[in-house]
Formats: sequence, structure tokens, C-alpha cells
Amino acid sequence: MGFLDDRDRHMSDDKKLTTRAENFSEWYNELVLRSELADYSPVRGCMVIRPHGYGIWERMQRALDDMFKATGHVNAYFPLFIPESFLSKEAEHVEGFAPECAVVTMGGGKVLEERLVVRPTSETIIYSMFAKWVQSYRDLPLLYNQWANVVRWEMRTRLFLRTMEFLWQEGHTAHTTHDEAEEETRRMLGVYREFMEGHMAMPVITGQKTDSERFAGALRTYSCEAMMQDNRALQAGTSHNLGQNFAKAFDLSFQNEQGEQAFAWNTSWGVSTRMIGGLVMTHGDDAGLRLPPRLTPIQMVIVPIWKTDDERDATIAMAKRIADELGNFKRPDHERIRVHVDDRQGVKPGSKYYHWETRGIPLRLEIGPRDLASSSGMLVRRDSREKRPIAFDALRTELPVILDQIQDDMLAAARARVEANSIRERISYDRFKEIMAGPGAFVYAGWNGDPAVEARVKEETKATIRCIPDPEFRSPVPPTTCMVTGEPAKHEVIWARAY
RNA sequence: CGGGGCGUAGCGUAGCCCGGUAUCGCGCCUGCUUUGGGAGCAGGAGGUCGCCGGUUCGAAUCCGGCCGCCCCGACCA
Repeated sequence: MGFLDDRDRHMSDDKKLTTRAENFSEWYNELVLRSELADYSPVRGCMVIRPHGYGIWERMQRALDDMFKATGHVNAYFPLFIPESFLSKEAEHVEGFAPECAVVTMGGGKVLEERLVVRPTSETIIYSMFAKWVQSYRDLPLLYNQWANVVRWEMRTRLFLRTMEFLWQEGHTAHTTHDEAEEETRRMLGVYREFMEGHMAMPVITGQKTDSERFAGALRTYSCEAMMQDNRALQAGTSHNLGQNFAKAFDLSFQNEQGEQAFAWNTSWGVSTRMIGGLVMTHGDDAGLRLPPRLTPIQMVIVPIWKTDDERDATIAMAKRIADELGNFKRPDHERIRVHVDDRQGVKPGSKYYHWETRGIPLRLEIGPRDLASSSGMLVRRDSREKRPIAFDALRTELPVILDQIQDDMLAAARARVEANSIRERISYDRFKEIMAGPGAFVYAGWNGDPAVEARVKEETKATIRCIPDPEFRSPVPPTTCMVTGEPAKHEVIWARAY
């Protein structure tokens, strides 16, 4: 393998990351391990999320949970185990999920009378409970969310992107009408987009999935699709209008204003720790991770520099004073900044720089004896590498501005990359094949609506229709013909190879 | 599950073809000197060579079987 031959040069120098250009997938794996986001576990296909990675997840949870609450949702928790019979109650659902379910057959040393499925998703058990709690239209809507782990028996796994167990949130709602459920489905898709762009600085395209990519048991599935730096698509979040399929399967019905019995309309929507993989592949560079200020567990690291013992004591003391002041949660009069002081002794400053750059910390403040004398430090941005002096007095007011600027710049840079690797002009199917075999892209093209065409393209190029994009993402001049068959186009769609 | 690759110290590896009790780098520990971009010197700890069996006076090395992991496919948030 060429890439490995190339790596041989670095065999004794494990300080260098494999570059993205050399081998993107190797770069990703190394980066996740080296930046201490996660590690492989003793169980095949499962991962350990380490504190740095879990810290990002906690910040994701906090932001999303606030958004869910702000849109009227409440949290609850449903069991990990689901009676096997529940899965079978919705035909399409069981067909979609049964092959990837882990099933408990024994408990307390005895064979179970009814086997228990470890949830791959919780529609069945949640709607069975909703059915108990809903009698009247006055009981609706139910707007629930749960933070949980789920298990899917995957053939091939990758850290964060596809593991057998993963952490996620799943929203489950019940409504009186189709339109209200549809509105909820779209609203939550919008919440996801807002989170991904606003917090992750990861631009996404929203749109509807084709039937072949629709959630098993849903009427319609919508998704947020992000483009990674290898030009492949990552489905970062989904929102489903489930129609009445589960309501009928679990007898989730109510009496409406007219006194008639009616089935409820459900939605479900979820995002997972997979987003952390998306974060890595959106912003990481050959030096390591780059984390957006809103999600990074540490926003600024202070590296004290000294020669003598006196200087060591003085710079560390100053560093800690600054960290305390900026990070003090008892001071509501200013925005709290998450600061870490790297006062490790016996580790040289340069080594500390690499350490924190690998881990993606957005800002570094260097404080040495010269800086102490001038009451200022050197501030370095991880995203742009820009370096400039800053007065200690100015930190409190300037840092929030700089952090916001970094957040904005990261989104803008990612947007520019996505646009640069999107193809909106009409291309031939032959050209399309070349692109998918080569650099890859998001290709906007006409599609005749035939699933057979979709299957054929997947077979021939491994590319799939990521979505039928929402209006704001469509091309100014819509395609009129199908890229593959030349027949009249039914939709403009986005083709790409996906994770 | 199909194809490819790999299992030797915490990590990365040499040795294997051609059998004689394991090499080097990183990391770790101790001491001294160091600290504005990955520190230096000295000393030290750490090994069922993936597992089981076979051949042999002797196996990391040869033979058979098994297990695990990674990569590429099929499947998928």
C-alpha cells in the first residue's frame, strides 16, 4: 500500500500525524486517538469516549437540550430493553431493524420467556406508553425527548461515525393532525441545522430523503447533510414524520373534538455522538483538531514560560489569577470563559503548544517574564495561527469578541469549502462517474424519480442521493432533465458518496 | 460474510526466509541541568514474542489449528 510505504518514513517519529492528503481515513483515526477524544475498547465495534471527547458531547447536549426545552419539549427516560414482540408490530420497522438488533435471551441464569431486544431506537416502547397516557385530544401534543444509548449490530465500525453502541438523543412526539406533525418534523430539522451551523460551525444542507433512504416505518424522512473534507457526505441528523404507522401498531388513539376516535400522528428525530466525527472531519487539519469555541471544553489554555524559579512562580501565579477571573462562575457580570493553565513542570513550552494544538483548543495565551513586565501576553489562534500581543486588562472584554470571531470564521471557512466542492452546473453521467471515482463532490442534478436509477448509480459509483434539497439550497436554474437517463427531471437532488 | 494486511514492553517496530531465549525509537521512573515551538546527559523499570498443539536437544522463527484487530467491499446514524 502506497500510503503505508509513505508512512514508513515516520515510523520512528510518531509525533507527525498522517496528513489528510496522504490518507484521509488514517488521518481521522489517528487524530481521534491522538487528541484523546476516544479509544478502542475491549469489545469489538464499541468505543470508549474519553474526557476530552465527552466534554464536547456534554456541551452538545447542553446546547441542544436548551433548544429542545425552548421549543416545548420535556425529557423522560424509557428502558434499554424492549420486548421482542414490540419490534414486529410495525412491519417496515421490524424489517429495517431486526437484522441489526442485539437480543437478550438469558437472564438470571434462565432462558427468558420473551426475548428482550436492546433498543436500536425507541419508537415501539415509547409509543406503547404514549398509548396508555393519551385518551383525549386535550392530552396532545406529547413532546418528549430522551438522552440515551442505543445498540445496532454493525458489520463495520469506525470511531464516532459508526459504533455498535452510541449515545444520542431521540425526540418522540404525538400530535392530533398530520400537518401539526409535519410542522414539528420540520421545526426540529431546523433546530438541528441551527445547532450544527451555530455551534458546530458545520454547514449543512437540509432536505428530504428518497424512499430508499427513508427511516423504516416513516412517512417521510428529512436530514441534515454535511460535507466532510474528503468531499463525502455525513448524515448528521434526521427528523421523521412517522405518520400514523406506529400509532396504529400500538393503538395510540384519542377522542377528537368531534367525539370520534382517531389515531395520533407521530414524529421522531435524533442526533448522535456521530456529530463529533463530523466536527473532526469538518475542521481538523494536519496539525490536529480545531474545535469551535462554543463546543470546546477548554476555550483558552495559558502556557506560563520561565527561566528561573522566581519567574516560574510569578508566571504561574499570573496565569492562575487570569484563569480564575475569566472562569469564575460566581461573577455573573461578565461572560465566563473556560480557561486551563498548563503549569506542568519539566515540559517545555513548545511541547505544550503541540499538545493543545492537537486537541484543538481555540486560543493559547503565552505568558513569559517579558510579558509579565508589560502586563500583556501573546495570544495565538488555533484556527488561523494568527499571533498577537494582548494586554491582561483587555482579556475580559476582548476574548468573548475574539471567540465569537473564531466561531464565525470557522463556519465561513467550512461554507467556502463546501461551496468550492459542490457542482451545480449540468454534467454528463460519464463526468459524474469520474468525479465520484476521483475527488468526490456534492453534485446537484436532475433525477427522474425512479428508484431503479438511484440503485444503478449506487451500484456503479457508490454515490447515493443524499437528499432532495430544501428550496433555499436549490440551484437558481433548476435542472430540467435527469442526469442519468435524460428524461424529464422530477426533482433536483444532491448526489454524493456518504459515510 | 467475501478480499487484503497485521498480531513481539504502554505505543510504533527489527528479528522470522536461513531455529540457539529479543533490536531500536517514543513513552515511563530516578537524579542533575533545562523551559519564548516537540529538551540534554546519566542511570533504571518494563516481555506468557496473540492462543493451543506439533516437529526439534532447543521455536518469536518451521508445521497445523484457533482467536483477535485494522483496511477495502456488502449493510448502516
